[in-house]
Amino acid sequence: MPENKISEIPKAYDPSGTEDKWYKYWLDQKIFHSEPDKNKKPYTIVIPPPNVTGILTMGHILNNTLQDIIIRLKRMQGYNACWVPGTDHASIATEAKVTNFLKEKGINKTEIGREEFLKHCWEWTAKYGGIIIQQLKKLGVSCDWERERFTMDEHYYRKVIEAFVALYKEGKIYRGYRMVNWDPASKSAISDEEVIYRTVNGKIWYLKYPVVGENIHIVVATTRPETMLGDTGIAVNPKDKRYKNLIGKKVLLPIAEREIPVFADDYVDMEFGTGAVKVTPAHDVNDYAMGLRHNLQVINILNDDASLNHNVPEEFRGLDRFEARKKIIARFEEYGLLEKAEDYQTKIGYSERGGVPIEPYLSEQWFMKMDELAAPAIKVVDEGKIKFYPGHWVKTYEHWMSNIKDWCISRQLWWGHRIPVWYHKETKEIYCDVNPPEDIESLPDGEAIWKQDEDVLDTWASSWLWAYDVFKTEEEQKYYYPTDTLITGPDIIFFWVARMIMAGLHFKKNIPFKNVYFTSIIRDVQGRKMSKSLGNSPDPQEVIKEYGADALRFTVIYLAPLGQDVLFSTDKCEIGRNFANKIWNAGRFLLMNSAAIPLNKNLIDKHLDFSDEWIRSRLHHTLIELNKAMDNFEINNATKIIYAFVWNDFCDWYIELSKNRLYSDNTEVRSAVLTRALGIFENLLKIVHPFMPFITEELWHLIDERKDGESISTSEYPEADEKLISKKAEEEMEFVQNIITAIRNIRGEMNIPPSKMVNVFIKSSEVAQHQVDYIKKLAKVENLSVDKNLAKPKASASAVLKDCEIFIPLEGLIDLNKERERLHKEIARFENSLAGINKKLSNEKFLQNAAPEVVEKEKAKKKDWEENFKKLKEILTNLE
RNA sequence: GGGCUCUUAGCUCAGUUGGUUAGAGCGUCUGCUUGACGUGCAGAAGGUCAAAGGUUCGAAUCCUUUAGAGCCCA
Repeated sequence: MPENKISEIPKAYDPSGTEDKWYKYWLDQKIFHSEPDKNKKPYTIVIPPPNVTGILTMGHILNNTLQDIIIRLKRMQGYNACWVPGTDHASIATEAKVTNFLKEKGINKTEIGREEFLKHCWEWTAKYGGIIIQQLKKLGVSCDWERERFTMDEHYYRKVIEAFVALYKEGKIYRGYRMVNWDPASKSAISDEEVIYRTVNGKIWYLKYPVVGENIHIVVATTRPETMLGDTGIAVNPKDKRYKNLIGKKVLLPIAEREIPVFADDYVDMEFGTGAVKVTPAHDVNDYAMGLRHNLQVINILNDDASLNHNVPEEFRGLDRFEARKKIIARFEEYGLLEKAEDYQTKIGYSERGGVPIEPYLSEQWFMKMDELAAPAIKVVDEGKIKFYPGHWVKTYEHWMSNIKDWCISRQLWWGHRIPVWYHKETKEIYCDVNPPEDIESLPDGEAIWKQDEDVLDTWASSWLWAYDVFKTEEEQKYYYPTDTLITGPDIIFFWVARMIMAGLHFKKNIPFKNVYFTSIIRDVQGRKMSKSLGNSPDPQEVIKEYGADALRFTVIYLAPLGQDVLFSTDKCEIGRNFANKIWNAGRFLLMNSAAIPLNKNLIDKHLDFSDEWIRSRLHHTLIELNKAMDNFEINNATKIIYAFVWNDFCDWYIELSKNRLYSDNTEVRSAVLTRALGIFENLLKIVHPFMPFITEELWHLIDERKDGESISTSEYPEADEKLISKKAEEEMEFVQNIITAIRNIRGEMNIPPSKMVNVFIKSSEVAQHQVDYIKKLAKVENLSVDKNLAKPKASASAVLKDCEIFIPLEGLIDLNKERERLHKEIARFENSLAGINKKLSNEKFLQNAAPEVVEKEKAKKKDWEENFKKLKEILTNLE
């Protein structure tokens, strides 16, 4: 490396100068692009497509960083890595946004009609659709952008329609008049899974219904008094003595002035309320069932926006349901028919999208039969063909799958995949196919004789094909499918994961992915969910600007153990920033030296000592652990393994040790040591690269000459080699580390500043000269004497290690009381430990039952500790 | 009501199939212009592993119960 370049390396790493530069480079070199290649094994991930008009959240950061780590690792390990990105049209959410936008401009959706409205949707998509993708790129994700897909793309659209037609023809899709979950905000049906139940503090009202022909009332308790206008019966339990003689009689429904029957049904819970239940078949699932059993009239009192319709008295028509509630209560009070109102906690279903309470609503909808699709999907997870991480989600999955209900797939919306069904105007015949019927416009007046269904499909009924229809040709599907790993949030396990498994097995006769990793939820430091209204949701773009993408990536993963929530705050990114800076400075140190010391790859295995073997041993140890962690998707654990290797092993010890030889007189030694250190450092960069792609790419280019187009992203990942793990080197290193730490400990306790050198005596049989050199350097020792028959020098502080005693003469510096205190503490520690181990070893049953190697280990420990204990006591008694 | 998860240092978490002197990061305290890094270095303090009982020679780890926190489903 030329010297002028080194002076340019700043003391602190500045991500802003590198990130955009390398991202552009990667795109230019098409490093993320994958084509089928029979000579390479594929590794495939499909992105969980974010909403096309959404913006990047911390959840996306976590999710996409995880995917990127895995795909980058696999790419470096020689797989044909393919990560397919894309976005989802998000039917309800997008349509709501566009509708509101038009409304603000005074444009009414229904007035402009379907065609015109869809034009606005596409405009909206064009305008906001790229935002989240651009934001993702700032994170450094290595998606194959040439494969970017959208669920409304022509190809994908057609595939969704084909799937519908196929299922319809198999009889798995049917149309029915059912009670569905109605979202009055989007004026559409939604599926059971899109209803979120919340506990709400409300009221329960006790209403008096006069019995016809008698001077008494039946009191019913209800949380929804406004629905009484649609009541068509009163139900009581047949065993309920209170109401026995009222069964078969009629009550006069107040306000509506309608006579409705009192009947008996086992469904009624005698304990609840008054034991008498008002029955509204059109607006409650259970009431509907009772209505069918007892032949009750079904009176729908709601419009599609949940205002009251023409089936109620004039004064209530057009009122919103909650307005109507107030008015009904007022009227009951006025008539003296309100017995009481009590505070009441109740669970109310809200629309996941619209955010308003849903209404049970009778309407004609399309449904998908699920039982036959579910059965094989349960099996593949049960048999472990698809693995979940963490595994406990299997139970949730199986429970839901084995209680699965038919899926309401039609939505009363325009933005989405329009149901490919046409109804014949005259014959009422139903036609379902990918293309419209040929005689579609055969009437003489030009009006279509076939009318297409107005509804679109649930968004999930399109994204459930994502795992394979993102690949456009048979060939590609054969190569890339099944994909390898899906990384997504557990909140969409039913919506998406389960349904993709069903689709894959049904249409492709194969699982869609082998592993599913469920991410954690990002919360704030107080454990609250991130939300707009709380304002506790940091903008990832700002965080990246402040700390850098690498720092954000590393921090989020470092904080995210498998299966547990992440408590995040922006300032925690210091973890990642500091780590990046540490790596940067390690590189800076090596580069500064390379200005003065010539590198020579021929010397890479020359002038080796135990520290070299030790760091190599640590590297391969790290690789083995890292591979194990990654294989088990313990990605959080992987960051800790890497962190420890980089910071503790490489920086704190190896670099510090290397300084001795880097500043030695022997030029060949200097070259060998620096060349080797850079070699280890290059491996270190590769290990870190999937986690922190930018800084590692930058340093990788700085430490060596690279050819045009070369990237660390496509360099060879270091292979773990167990043979390079040296127990001997690790033991030797540990010995040296223990001595250094012991001396530092004494220095610290005795408040000896680093600037002050000390003399040290070691009572031991063997400390090699090169070890002595390291100890002197790292512990700031002036003279170090080693002698196995050493007598303790006067006024010295001491430490006892296995096979070794350390003395530091501190004439004039030592505070004997302080030293006594230190020794007492040490002695007490050993005393405690010895008491425990003696108890263990004097226990006959332990000696009999425990594994022999465990007993041996304990005995060895006891011997060491006893020796240390003895020496410490001696030192203490002779202290002067 | 059913299911799942969690409870270990002030905080956030590790702790493999039961056998350590129970670890890490952050925070705290002490010292430091150490020939990369104060976004740093060195050292230290801090825990009856939620509670009780059981199994075992031996439990943070396995079992039971209890208490608390969270999530999902009904």
